[in-house]
Amino acid sequence: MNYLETLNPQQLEAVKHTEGPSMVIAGAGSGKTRVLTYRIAYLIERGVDPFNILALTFTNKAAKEMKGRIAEIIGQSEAKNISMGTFHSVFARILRHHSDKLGYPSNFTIYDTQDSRSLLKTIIKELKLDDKTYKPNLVHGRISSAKNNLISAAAYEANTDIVAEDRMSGKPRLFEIYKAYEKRCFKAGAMDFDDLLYKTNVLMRDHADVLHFYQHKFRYILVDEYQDTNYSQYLIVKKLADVFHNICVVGDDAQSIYSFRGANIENILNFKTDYSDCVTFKLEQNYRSTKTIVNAANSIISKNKDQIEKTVWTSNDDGNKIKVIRTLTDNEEGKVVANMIYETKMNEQVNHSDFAILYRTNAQSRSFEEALRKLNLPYKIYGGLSFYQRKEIKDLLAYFRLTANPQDEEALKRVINYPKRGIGKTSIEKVIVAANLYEVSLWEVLAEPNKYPANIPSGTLNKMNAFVTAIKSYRVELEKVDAYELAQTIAKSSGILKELYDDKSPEGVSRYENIQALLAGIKEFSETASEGETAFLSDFMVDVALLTDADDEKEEDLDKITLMTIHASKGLEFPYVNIVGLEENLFPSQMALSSRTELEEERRLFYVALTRAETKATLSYATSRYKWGNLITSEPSRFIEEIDAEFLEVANPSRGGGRSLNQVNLEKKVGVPGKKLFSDKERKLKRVTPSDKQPKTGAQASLLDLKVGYNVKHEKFGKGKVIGLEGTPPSKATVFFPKVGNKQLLLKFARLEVLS
DNA sequence: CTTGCAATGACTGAT
DNA sequence: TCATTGCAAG
Repeated sequence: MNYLETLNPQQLEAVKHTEGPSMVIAGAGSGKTRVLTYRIAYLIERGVDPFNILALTFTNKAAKEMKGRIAEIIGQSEAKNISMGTFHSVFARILRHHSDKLGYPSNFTIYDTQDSRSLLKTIIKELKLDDKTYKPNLVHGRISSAKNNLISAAAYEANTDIVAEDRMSGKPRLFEIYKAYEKRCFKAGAMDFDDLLYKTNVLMRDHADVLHFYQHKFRYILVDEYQDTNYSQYLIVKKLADVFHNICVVGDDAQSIYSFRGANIENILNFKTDYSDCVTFKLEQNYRSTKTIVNAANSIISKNKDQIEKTVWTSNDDGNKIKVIRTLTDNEEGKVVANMIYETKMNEQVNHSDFAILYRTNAQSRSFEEALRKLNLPYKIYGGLSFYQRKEIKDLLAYFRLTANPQDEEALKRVINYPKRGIGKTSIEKVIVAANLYEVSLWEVLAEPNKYPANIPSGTLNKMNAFVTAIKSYRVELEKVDAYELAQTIAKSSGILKELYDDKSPEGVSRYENIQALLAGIKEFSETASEGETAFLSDFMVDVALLTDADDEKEEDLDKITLMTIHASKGLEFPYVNIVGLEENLFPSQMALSSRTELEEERRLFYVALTRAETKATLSYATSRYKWGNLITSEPSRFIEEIDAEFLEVANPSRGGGRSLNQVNLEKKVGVPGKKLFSDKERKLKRVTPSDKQPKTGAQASLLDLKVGYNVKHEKFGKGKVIGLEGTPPSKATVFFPKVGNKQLLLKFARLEVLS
């Protein structure tokens, strides 16, 4: 029991209060995970059967880590019986178990966001709607939030408020899209991410026996990051806890950052109303960060209106002030941050893994990647395009999906003509039309062309038949050979392997390697099967849609700088944190400026970012940045001003006055900012006026025979000497002006006067 | 049906 | 900038 001695009094109370509802309000860095872990260990030590515990975490990684720690205390064999994971993965498993009750096959496919959007796209097209009015992303968001509020397509249509709202926004036929989408997913034996929660609710609503079973199985329920649960998740938990009331939710309203996914901050604010006998514990001591960071974060979050009252404090050292860095462009920001990491690492002898670069949007990673690569600093990126979302991986997985569940429409459309077998768009459209007509899946139309004629020329029909035969032959193997063997058979005989092998471009080689990596992963999976059992490909496919990069961390990634979005950084901590791109319209995001609640969420996001830091936080912004290829100017984020000035140290590497040696060095490495900015300007101008007009005649004509060494005069920079020229006739000149130094000028704009 | 090129529009965030 | 889409030609 000595692990309990490491807890502070509040933590200990939260751990020991095992019976009845409780809520733990855990400030950032207050040892929340520890409480959860020890609480579970404590339960088990007190005789609770691990089978009776349900622990819901925010990421699979968090679940895995927690399970590992619990295993250290109570032993592996006990720990593995706890039901622990994300809402999605835990309930996907339960849904597979009872899928027949919902009319789904047990190996139903899980559609990821891409699949959902692609299906919506085809539906919008089929309904002959304009995809500019009905943007797939927007439509998806609308459907998603309906599902997260447990509104079925039928209920959606019947809800006059919603329909009126859609009509007002010029999308009166949204309900039709939702209806078609719902139907198509069902026909394809597919659930999207939201369905995993929605259908769980349906299952428990319509099948009292199932509900009863899980209510009694999960006698003790723990929910992490409760502030980020949505209504659908909330209701699942509420139903399951309805018999024993042994529910413990842990969260921090100040860290609620997922409202776009339907998360409802009310869930945590209203917990007390739902359970009147609820006991609340507040963890307010921060063990992670310096006083400066904790207090700066507090000064930020106090600007928000709605919050549960609490005071996060720490007994750690004051630490350094938070540095604020201004740069001129996003590229310079990358260089400055990379340089700073390099120097800190050298001066303080720390690891690469002690650093994180956190940004608001995935698109910002580029400039940091480039700068880090130049300095030979190893880094890893989370999010963005994950391994499982890469095209080649999705292609091969689509074959696997189709093998496990041939009704899977998105998988079928993806690979029926990849590699090319002469089954084109028009043929596929005919199949879809027929499938809609006969109300069957695409696969059925393909597999039984006589029963469901689709008016397809016999040549194409033969090709389709060959495809069907191939898939069927894989299906025969499905429960005969192990996952790896079948995966290899499919990779080879489908022609994917050859297609990629033949592509000798660097990208092609890397795609081939990715496929090999996937196969290696499946091999590993096959080998985990216990004695006398076989791991089948369908078993592998079960959670593959729910996996993310963070879930399988590689050994060689251990000592690298982390680059990720702030959203992805939730729950993590790093000694040195760089929060970058602190600019208006970027962070806070432009989309969040319209309402108070959205702005408050951005502020919470900033709070999350800042509280990831243990010893040192650095903020940076650029005064101009590229967006879609052209330069836009930007203002520093309001969040910088919102931090009490006493915690900040404004370092300004591009203007003189009180700068340190380090900063001067930095500036040298970075290059002359002025020059940089100017060439950026040129690029912008080039874009704005694409038509290259001839320079004017008359006084300007002599510019055509400008030579290196000529003396010229500029209206602003004064006299100067040409030291370089580009183009014939010359269009661009580098001129040395004694007053301002070297300048690159576009002749058609600079209006130079030639003196000699 | 496929190929190649020009035009277009996208950037919040993620299970 | 980059990836996807539409269109014309083979």
